Amino acid sequence: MDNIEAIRGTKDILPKKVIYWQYLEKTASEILTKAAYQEIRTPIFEQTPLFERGIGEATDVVGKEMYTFTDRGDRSITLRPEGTAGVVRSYIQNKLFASGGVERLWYSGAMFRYERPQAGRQRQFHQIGLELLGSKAARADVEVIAIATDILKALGLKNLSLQLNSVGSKEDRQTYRQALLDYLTPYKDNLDSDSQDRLSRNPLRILDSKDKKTQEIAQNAPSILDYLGDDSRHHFDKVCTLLSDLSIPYELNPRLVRGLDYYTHTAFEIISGDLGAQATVCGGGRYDGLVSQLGGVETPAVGWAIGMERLILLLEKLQPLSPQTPDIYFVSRGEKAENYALVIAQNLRHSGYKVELDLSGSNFLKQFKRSDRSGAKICLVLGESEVEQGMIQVKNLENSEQKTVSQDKLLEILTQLIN
RNA sequence: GCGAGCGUAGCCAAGUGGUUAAGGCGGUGGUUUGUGGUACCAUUAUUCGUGGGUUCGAGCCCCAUCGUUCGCCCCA
Repeated sequence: MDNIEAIRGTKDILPKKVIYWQYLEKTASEILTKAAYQEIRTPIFEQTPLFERGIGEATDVVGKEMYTFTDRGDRSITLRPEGTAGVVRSYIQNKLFASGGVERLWYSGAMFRYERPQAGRQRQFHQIGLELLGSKAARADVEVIAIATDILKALGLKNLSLQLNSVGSKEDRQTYRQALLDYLTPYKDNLDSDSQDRLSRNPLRILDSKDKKTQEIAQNAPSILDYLGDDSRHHFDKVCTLLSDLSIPYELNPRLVRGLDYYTHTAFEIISGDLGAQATVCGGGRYDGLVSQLGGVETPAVGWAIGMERLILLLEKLQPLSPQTPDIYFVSRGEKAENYALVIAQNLRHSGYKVELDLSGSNFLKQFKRSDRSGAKICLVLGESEVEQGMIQVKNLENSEQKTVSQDKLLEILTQLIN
């Protein structure tokens, strides 16, 4: 009989790795909180049309990557492939706009996409994301980008680059799309086959094709930045200026195209030079049309998401984090002593110590070996004789000093030894 | 969904058709039955991801399947 294993593209995050996750979550939530963002938790599954309408039916994410199933009530349900649609749905449903001003929200959690797993890409993966709803100011775009760079900096990451583009308004994109088609169509036969398909479906994507020939052709293609209307142009210029004011370096990348339909104007990615092909660590942008598209009142918004697995790959290369060790390792032998040790351990925990109780029942030698391996500073020893005399032995594992003390004095002695 | 590589113990691995599957780390037991970190000894895979096939004989060759890695696609 074969053992049951985790589903393809999913991973257990074992205790050794969890430390990195906790570190990342703590760092991010502190920075988000400082910027007045509040955490929101939305369901992991939603009605399928939310994503179809929100992300766009023509996108790959919706077209071929969603975990969609019919539930027992015959409803079409989808495991969320990204976080924004759910947050926006919640924003509309709970009338969060009623508070008048802007709404600053962040989330973290599992997302699901049916893709071929590879380094930095799983079927169940995790994102930390942020959404700023209700402001169309360029300052909002920059605030959001600055928070992302702050988080990455606080984590100590290097070799990152912020790629910046504007995909303009819907109208801008229409005119640009036509201009691009006019340019590319004569070269149609020289494009790679994927790009030929995209000519009709999504010509903007051709720009970041990895095919050599296509790249050469795309080299001289018109740039979207030349097709921005006055408002879009002005907005984008301001974003650039403000980023410079904050000394946040960026690279203009007119070929940066985001794969989800809801993006407008500012689009950005933060990519790492230390990952493989899946190098985008953070991606986001403005999505002014999404709230109304999902049935809310016209609300401008910006946001991003960070791929946590990818970040953790980078963190692991930086500094190794070691797991928590107990302050005290508790050795006991003999039934009375064992039972009483449980009581003392509980009291010590209530007093704030991290206590690991040896439950093996094996001889002292083995228990001491384990105490050494546990990484604890102090070893407590309780045996038959100590129980009878109301005493306990306190051993300092760092210098091997050991003394027998009265159980009433234990806390006192421990405060002297620890810290 | 497509292309390529890989899959031997908890981990790192040697082994490329011929009797019993190197070694290291780790684990467990002991030397040391109330005292750790060292040392020494012993032990730790009836079996090479799984299922078929070729062969007198397969971890090694072939096919399928699953998993994994890299690339494409796509995205965080």
